[in-house]
Amino acid sequence: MPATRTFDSDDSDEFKGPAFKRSSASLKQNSMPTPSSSGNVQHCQKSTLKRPHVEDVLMVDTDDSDDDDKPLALRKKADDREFKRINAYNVDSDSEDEKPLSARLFKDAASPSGGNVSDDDDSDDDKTLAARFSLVTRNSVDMPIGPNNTALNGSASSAPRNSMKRPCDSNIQPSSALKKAKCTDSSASASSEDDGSDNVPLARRLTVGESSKRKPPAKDIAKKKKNKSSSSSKDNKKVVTKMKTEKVKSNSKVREASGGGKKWSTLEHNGVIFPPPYEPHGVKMLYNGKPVDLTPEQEEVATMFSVMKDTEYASKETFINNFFTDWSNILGKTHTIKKFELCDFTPIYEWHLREKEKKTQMTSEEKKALREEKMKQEDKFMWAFVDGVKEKVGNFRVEPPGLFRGRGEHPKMGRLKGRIRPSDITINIGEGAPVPVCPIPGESWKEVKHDNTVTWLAFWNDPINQKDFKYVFLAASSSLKGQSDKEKYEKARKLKDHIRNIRANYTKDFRSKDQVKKQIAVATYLIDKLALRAGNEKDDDEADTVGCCTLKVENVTCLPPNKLQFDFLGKDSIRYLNTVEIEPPVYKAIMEFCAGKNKGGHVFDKLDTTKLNAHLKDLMPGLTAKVFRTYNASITLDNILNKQTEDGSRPEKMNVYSRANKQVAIICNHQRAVPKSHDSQMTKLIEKIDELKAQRDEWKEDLERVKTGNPLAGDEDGKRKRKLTPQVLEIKISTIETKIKEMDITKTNREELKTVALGTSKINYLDPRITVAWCKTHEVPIEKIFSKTILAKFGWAMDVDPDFRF
DNA sequence: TTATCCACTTAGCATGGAGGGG
DNA sequence: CCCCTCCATGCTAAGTGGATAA
Repeated sequence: MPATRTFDSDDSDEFKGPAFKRSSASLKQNSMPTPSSSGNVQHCQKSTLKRPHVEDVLMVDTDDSDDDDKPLALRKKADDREFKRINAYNVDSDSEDEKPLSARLFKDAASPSGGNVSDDDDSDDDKTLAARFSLVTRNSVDMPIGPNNTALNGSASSAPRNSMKRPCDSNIQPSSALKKAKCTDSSASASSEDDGSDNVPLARRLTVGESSKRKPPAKDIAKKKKNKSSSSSKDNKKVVTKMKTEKVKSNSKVREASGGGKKWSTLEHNGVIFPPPYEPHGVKMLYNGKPVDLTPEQEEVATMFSVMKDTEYASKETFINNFFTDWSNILGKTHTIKKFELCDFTPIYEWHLREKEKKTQMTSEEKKALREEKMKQEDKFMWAFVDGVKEKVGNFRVEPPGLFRGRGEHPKMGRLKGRIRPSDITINIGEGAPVPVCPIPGESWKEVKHDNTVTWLAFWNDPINQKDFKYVFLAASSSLKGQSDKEKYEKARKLKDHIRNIRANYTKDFRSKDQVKKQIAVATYLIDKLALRAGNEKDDDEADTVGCCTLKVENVTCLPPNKLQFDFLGKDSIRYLNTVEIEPPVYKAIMEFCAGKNKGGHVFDKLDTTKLNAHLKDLMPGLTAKVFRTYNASITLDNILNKQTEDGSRPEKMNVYSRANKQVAIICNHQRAVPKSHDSQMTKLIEKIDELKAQRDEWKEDLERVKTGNPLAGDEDGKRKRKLTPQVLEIKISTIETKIKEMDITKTNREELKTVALGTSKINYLDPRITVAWCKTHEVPIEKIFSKTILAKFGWAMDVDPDFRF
């Protein structure tokens, strides 16, 4: 397959045409990129799938003293040049370009117009820019902490608490003891003292309460392999329970001593649930204009393709080629269908539309009944018992067959992802626990293991990439996950104590004679300042994306005197475009690294993630590249919340939170596609605002007239208005003004957030304790910030002390 | 060493149902 | 009350990074 062919809008037609003759209409091809001329073409294409974005950012450099905690990357709008370039990238879709709202947000400095809302801090930032280095410093210096002492607490904390306690509520018998332990502890205060590695009360608390597991940080050491046997006392739940309870107290110690990577003692679950078998619909597609017969298996794959008609994949050459290759295999050599161009999948597509319609036509009762039925069937798969505690299972449904939807320009997009059968699946379960019954009669599991050094309940090999695994894990709300989540944040907090040192260290090495050292220094600097990912090496059969260690010469442009422009596709083929001012020695080093290499060469040719991480580990135990992302994200949130929250209404406070959240999202480059309904939504909002303004003006005029004794102007239909007193009018006017203001804020926020994904950082990077503490201090109900599932996931963080600081 | 295996976290998108506005 | 957003949730791809094999 001609993977290299470029797609311009035309191509897409070419492909789709034949396949969907009848319904030409709907295909949307707009988003297809029109490549710009330069060498970046490929990038654009890729990125377009996902919608590129720009961010021009400016980074302020911090380095100076104090800022150790500061985030580094502040983004700013860049010069026009840059904008243009960007526009060129996305031609169609965004002509108007939204640019960086994101960027804008931060600093409006650059954007004259924009100023409306928010950003208080902008000013700071701006200056900074201007001033260049100082910003950071400033930030850190500025407001001292503030608010927290206010103590509060109360209400907020209690509510959430319960919800979280999963272990407590879980039924399973055990626990009263457990329960007690846990709940009790919870009252303890939190810790502000971080790390000490583990000594924290929190940690302790968790340990006790949560089921026993806690994985000792000390992994390694113990030669895992031994798993088998060990402690499985199992069997009788009661027994288990009892043991558990007893163990609890000493638990963590014991664990550490005894066995390194032990994750659980007893594990029970019911395995996985399979998607229903394929039900043929019998609708015949056309080949060369004539209906063709397909076996159910062949029809199934044809259907998979047909229903993707209105996605972008349907017009991608790679996708089509891969699909057709795999489908042809199923059709067999002798089948009439030989050429994709002669296939017309429309009848199947239309059948699919009808089915969809039927579904939406169902009454809510029918839907509900269906749902309940499903629930009933799935209920037993939803739960597992880990060390006697009932925990939710994450993905107990085996992935159904389908066509692979890789992101970006994935070389394997469109490949058939075949049906997974029991014989593909390995089950992991406590020794002595009943092995889940294979739900498909006559078949059996590939293997049943009893490995308590891992947390997965089952896995199979990914059919698209045999060497990859798909695991069934516990849900995020489980204590096993909660525990490791907490450890992740504790590690990031620990970095706080080392960061100054680390920065000093790499700064010194910018000029090292040792090239390896120098590259490590510069790479670390970028990871720290820009929150870049580590950048593991990738195979050719994956989308071509990069991270720090895999940056290519073509991804970095040196802009004298000391700015760098980064332009590359990162994880999920999301484009990272950012121009930053860096320290001169780094600038020099980068130029030097790039010298004499061709476009595709690695900037850091003497480096890979293993070496980098090995070095980091020397600076702080457990430190790896990704810790910097967590650290920078959380410290940024903590700083902004503490500096910028003022007394005010709840919505105002929440606004501070979301601005902070947004800044983190920008630092981490968490983007999303512009919601489909964005434009129409905006239009509506604007209309609404205009209406309100008109109303306000009318009232103002009325007020004037009433005051001066003039008669009111009549309504359109000639009726006279009821006469209002000036007081009433004034109230009305002020109410409507407020409303207008609110809507303006909504409008601005929505516009600025249309390409920013806030959820990712909230779920993965921001220490929930920061949020919880802030909510307690400022009397914002935690539910306003965390959804139900997130709340469940962060149960371990709910009882944090209001004075907690990251 | 480097390549591979393995385990687990992090990511954006589609969707469907709860809840808000007309 | 109904429609219609809009957001939470589910899904699964795509990263990171440790350990082991070659």
